[in-house]
Amino acid sequence: MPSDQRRIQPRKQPRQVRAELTRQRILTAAAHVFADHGYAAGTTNRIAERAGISIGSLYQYFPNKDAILAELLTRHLDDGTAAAAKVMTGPLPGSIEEVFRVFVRLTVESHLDDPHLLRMLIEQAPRSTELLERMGRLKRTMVGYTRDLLEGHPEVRVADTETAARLVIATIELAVHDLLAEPDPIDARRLEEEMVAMLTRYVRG
Amino acid sequence: MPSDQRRIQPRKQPRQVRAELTRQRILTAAAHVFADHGYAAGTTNRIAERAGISIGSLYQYFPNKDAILAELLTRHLDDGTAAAAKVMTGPLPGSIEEVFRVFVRLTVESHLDDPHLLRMLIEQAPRSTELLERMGRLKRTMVGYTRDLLEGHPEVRVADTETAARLVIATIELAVHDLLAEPDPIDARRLEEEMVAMLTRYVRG
DNA sequence: CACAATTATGAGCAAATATTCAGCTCTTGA
DNA sequence: TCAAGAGCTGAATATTTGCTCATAATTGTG
Repeated sequence: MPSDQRRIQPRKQPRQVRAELTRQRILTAAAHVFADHGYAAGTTNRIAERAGISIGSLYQYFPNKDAILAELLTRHLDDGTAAAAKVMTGPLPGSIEEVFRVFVRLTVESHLDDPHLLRMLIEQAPRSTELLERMGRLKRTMVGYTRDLLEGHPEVRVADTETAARLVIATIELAVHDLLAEPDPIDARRLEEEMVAMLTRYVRG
Repeated sequence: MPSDQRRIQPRKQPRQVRAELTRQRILTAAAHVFADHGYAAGTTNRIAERAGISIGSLYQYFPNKDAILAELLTRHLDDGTAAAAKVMTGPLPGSIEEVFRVFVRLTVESHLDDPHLLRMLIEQAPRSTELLERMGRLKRTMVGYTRDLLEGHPEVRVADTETAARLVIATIELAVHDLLAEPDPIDARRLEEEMVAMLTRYVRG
């Protein structure tokens, strides 16, 4: 289990359609295998088997196991970033309640697919410094945006907007993660209601 | 990396003082190594090296690697359980604000030592069914206690006390974890203030 | 001091796992 | 149709790592 990456690039860039298809198969299989067995027990051979290809093919598109994980997390971060950008660029809903609702719903949606896998990805993110930094940046962006929002909004009564913003973002991200996860996941709609209520009452003072 | 535990008992029970000292050294070293490298990369050889003993000695006191993790988590759970029991048995503070403050402070205190290690322990807890169940039980106890508290308290205005209790417990546990962790940990006192404010305003409606 | 019990050592075994590569099959384009 | 290159295979290799055990050192005891 070498942690340093000798080979950075995969051997080949896919040029034919079937190659790209194989790449996708590998990623899909890896998502399932990691979700089912965890990262350590999710062996590359198992991934190849599940993808219905040989282990050799896997190593033609990914330089090593870590790279597969990195790509999965990158995809998720790309999705999250895109969705967040869309919201933050567009016009703000009038009330903070509605703003928080948008935030919470966004987070819930991005976790509904596979909370298990997502938790795994984030746990294993420290394996790549780059990904860690990207996650940190994304979080800081969200916190910054929230802080500005809190500062400029007439309904808001909290004094320390930086701390409040960090608390809000952490609460949304983590509680959604946890409460939607097995066992006994909470109903998503009810969670949204209560979470929005909590955050709104908090910042209104 | 055998996941089934052939040998359940360590080879020897410590009888001399130096033996007990070695045991402690191993646990301390393991805490550091796990925190630094993660569970998978925290090899038993690394632990032994850090403890300044030989790998053979390690296996005289712990039947396998998992047992070391289990002991570390058990210790933490014992502390947490004891502290929680003390609070829940004693007389309740009058206002929910004060109740929440006690909860938050308890959580903060139990995480100040080493948030990194703790996160790791909890992530890896699934390795032991017994520990998983124990953590689940502890959580359910906390939620149940909180739900009863919310139901019986005159200040409280939330309708669905079960959901509210789960949200409150998850928020405290997770946000404290996250916001006290590196990088850029929040000031513990300020976190306490804001968290208590948020929870109190929430349940007061 | 002698001798038994306890504790410590660390080279090396065994199993698991990541990764390679020589040779094969399939696609493409002229 | 048929090279040439793209893609695929999987047995073999290279590493990693949990763990054992024969042996040595240390400690307690009469």
